[in-house]
Amino acid sequence: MFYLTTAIDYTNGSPHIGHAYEKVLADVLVRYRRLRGDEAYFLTGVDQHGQKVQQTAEKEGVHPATFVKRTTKKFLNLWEKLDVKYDGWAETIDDRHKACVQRILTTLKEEGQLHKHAHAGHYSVRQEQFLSDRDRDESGNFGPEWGEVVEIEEENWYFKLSEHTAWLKSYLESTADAVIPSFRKSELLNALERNSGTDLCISRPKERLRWGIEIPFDTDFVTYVWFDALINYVSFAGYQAAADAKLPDFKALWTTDERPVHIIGKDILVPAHGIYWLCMLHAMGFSDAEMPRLLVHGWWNMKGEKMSKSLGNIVDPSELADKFGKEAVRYYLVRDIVTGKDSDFDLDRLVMLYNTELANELGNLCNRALNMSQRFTDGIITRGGVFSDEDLALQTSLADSTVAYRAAMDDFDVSKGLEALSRHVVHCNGYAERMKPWELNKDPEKKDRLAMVLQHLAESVAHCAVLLSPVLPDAAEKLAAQLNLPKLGELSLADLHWGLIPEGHAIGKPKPVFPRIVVEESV
RNA sequence: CGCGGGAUGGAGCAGCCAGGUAGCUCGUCAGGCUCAUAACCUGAAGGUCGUAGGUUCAAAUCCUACUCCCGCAACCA
Repeated sequence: MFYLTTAIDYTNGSPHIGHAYEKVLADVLVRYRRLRGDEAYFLTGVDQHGQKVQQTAEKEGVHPATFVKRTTKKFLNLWEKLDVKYDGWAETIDDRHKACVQRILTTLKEEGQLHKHAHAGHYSVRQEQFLSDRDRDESGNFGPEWGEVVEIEEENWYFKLSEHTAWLKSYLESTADAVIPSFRKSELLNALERNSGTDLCISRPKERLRWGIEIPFDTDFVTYVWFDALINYVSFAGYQAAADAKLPDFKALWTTDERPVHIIGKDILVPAHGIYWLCMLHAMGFSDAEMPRLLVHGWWNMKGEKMSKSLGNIVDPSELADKFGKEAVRYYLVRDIVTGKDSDFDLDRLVMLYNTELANELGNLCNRALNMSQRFTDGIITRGGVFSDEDLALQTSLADSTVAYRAAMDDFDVSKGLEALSRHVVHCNGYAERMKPWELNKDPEKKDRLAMVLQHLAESVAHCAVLLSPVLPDAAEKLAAQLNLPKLGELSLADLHWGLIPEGHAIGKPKPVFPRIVVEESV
């Protein structure tokens, strides 16, 4: 079982392009694993507790629960619009999640992992944390990034993080795929050096914060939002859940032969996921072999001027999908960034990549191939004679591209996978150019040769439709429909062999699958 | 000494971890084709891989130093 989660988004504002990227990436990877024939489970959701939500709700004069419901809806709507199909939906206000958090807290306390003591110092309201002298700027003050800073003294519950950091260090050093890509791991190890020795404050007194999960053994406190949120990965996977909870079977999801993958942004690797979460799991008794893999993605950087070059200033992923279509948005978000690295968001490139790789290359290949089949062979696909060197070269190109695609996708490198696919499409267009089926059609002697060429083109389109389906499920379906092969969507990678189109098959009518995006230049 | 990312033909990037003919897309120029979504194909021009050292038979790739650029107000992947 391939269990994939994303970070759960904080319901304090509207979803932006970064949220969309992470979820689309996760969706693509899960669809790919299903295409591979694997069982997969995809969990995503929202993080709804904490001080910032409470504050924003107060500002707007509504109850946090009402406020959170409203913002949660925006996320749900976006995932529907972008075709992000998850199996489990995590909301941290869910009673089943609360129960799980409280059970874990209770167990940790019984095992002596928690302790209570008083701490006095500077506290950042915005970041919901105590500050140390390290957080001061050059002039000795706390910078504006901390927002309002107040001096307080209060008792709180602490998780004995320091007792797990030695283990964490050795775990990270001995596990190659603990953090992907690898350069992020060294970052984490560096941070670990600096942070070791301190425990994690996991409670907030109710007089300061009510919007959270009550500490079960000390009801004047609620749980710190990160301690609450991180647990979603196990709580919604059915960890210690009641039989009637309608949650998955935890043992089936959280396996050691295929460790879970958490997709997160680079900003929440340190310390939340890389340190807190792994140490929490360790404290809960998870073995090294049960530790999740952290797939850390980069950021889309926004360059104000660039955004508005010629297309208007759209950054809202929902508006983006309305204007350019979800296909273009999904394709761009996984095509123009190397998993792990940052990229600059650029609308011109979104349009360019859609128009060249999808409309001009793949879409047009499908269109010209089917159109010629309709006109020259009455829409019937047959194999004529023996393969020429060119035919064999095309088959080799397809095989090579498929291998490269698989290797890249297995490595979570969607961009590289799509590039491999694109290479074959380009080969096909060149093949068509060299074989000139429109001329073969003029010579009745060459009927067999014509059939063979058209068969190779149609067959290629069928393969491409399957390989493209994790990224663009709708487009893949349209391609399959035009090929009149509705069962194409049920194939797995193992079924991909030469001859997807049966001898004598009648294809459908061609219609552009990727209409070009036309932009009026009005600079 | 705040954190991180980056510097590769006109633009945007890959390659760097596991050194060995510098690759992709767009753009430009010249040709070709006409089945197709003003799409497709072929060819060409264009790079001392930020700078300076070092290691090596060999460095874009490893090591050292330096220069410059980007993100870090709010929101936040």
